[in-house]
Amino acid sequence: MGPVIGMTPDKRAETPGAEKVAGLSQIYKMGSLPEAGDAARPKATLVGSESADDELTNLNWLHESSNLLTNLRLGSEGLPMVSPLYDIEGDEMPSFGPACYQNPEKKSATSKPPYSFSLLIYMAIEHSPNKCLPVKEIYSWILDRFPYFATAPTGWKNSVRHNLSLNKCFQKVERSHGKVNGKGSLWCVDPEYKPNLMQALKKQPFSSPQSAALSPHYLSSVLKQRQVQTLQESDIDAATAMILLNTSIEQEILECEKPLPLKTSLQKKRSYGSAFSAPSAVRLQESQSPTASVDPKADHNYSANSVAAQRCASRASMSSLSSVDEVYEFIPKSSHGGSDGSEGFHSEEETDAEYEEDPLGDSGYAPQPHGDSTPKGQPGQKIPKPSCQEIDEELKEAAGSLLHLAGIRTCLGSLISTAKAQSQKHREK
DNA sequence: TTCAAACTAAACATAC
DNA sequence: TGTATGTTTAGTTTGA
Repeated sequence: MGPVIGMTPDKRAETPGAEKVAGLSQIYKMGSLPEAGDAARPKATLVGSESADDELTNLNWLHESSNLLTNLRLGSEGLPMVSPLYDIEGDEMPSFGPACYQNPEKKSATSKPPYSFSLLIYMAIEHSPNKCLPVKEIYSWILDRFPYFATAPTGWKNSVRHNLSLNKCFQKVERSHGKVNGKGSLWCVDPEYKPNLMQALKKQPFSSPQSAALSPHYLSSVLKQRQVQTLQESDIDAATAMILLNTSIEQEILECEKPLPLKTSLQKKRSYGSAFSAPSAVRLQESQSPTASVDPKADHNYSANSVAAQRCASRASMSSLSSVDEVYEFIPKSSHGGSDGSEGFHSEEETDAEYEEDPLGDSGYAPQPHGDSTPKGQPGQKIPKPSCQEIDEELKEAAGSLLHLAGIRTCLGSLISTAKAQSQKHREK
């Protein structure tokens, strides 16, 4: 067994525990997690006009769930807020992300990030709207997030390229012919390996305990609290409520927590491991869960177990397509060898077009004057407005997640109705 | 001590 | 021609 993937050994001892604690408390302070307060509320007697059924039909909970999701969403990317991806969207969480990493102890400028190059690349690519980046933009992202590399020997760029070439997780996308800025290719994350990357990322020192707070366990507890409140406001007896909870929420969410096979994808394409083949274990799980189609974005939904996230997110049909999936047809690298150079993904033009026709840099591709690659979440720096596409995608994701929650809630609602009816009959007897 | 993962350096080829 | 990019090989470091 090798070291923990993606963690540079020299940084393990530097995990800022205090920041973790701060981060955890920050999460609980975040915006609206009304459930915490709700759960503490004394059991409410049923208000006539607000039966559980009625509540199911009003959309207030959607708003609450939206807030919850907003908080659970990890920036636009859904990765652990402790990862650099988290602060992509803003600098409102100074305790997290690179800011956290760079922060009080001022370690980051002189210390290596606690992420392997694979994870850095992964995060950089995931950060991009189209989930594809040229190597130059990957450099920029890493530089923006980790100033350490600004002063580090240039060998790290070589390492990045080395990783891109050798790591199966990354797929090269040939640009369309005849376009400007045609130097180099775009690099994407192989959706097949995203769960593994996510798991590797989850193992990073900064991914805990915050990510735990965003895990399906945490989501489960939050949802459960919410449902407890609902049940408390109904006239269902406690025993029935418990049964309902156990049979609906718990089952629904805990199913999402089956762990990934430990074998990760961060094995090398060639010299990094001859025994490597496509992650059959992951495929097996996918095959066992027909709905668990690869959903790159959904991988992040709960920032925890990636397969779990996939499963959860797979139910959120609206969020089931990432921009990558929409634009590219993935061809496993093992099928390479085509002399036509059409390896990896097959672009359907949108990506290149968007890349090159995006002078504002909304796509994240537009070269930025140096220093240039504008760090969206860098403290003290202006945050560019998200593009319509970004907003649209985020809305889609949010909608998908809400649909998922709606499904749970609807299911619970019907269960409540059934239980109430039975309870009523029982009383009549 | 062994092994595998990750890192680093370097050489080389290719495209712009 | 110089630079950026991509591939490959080899060696080193590190932790389990």
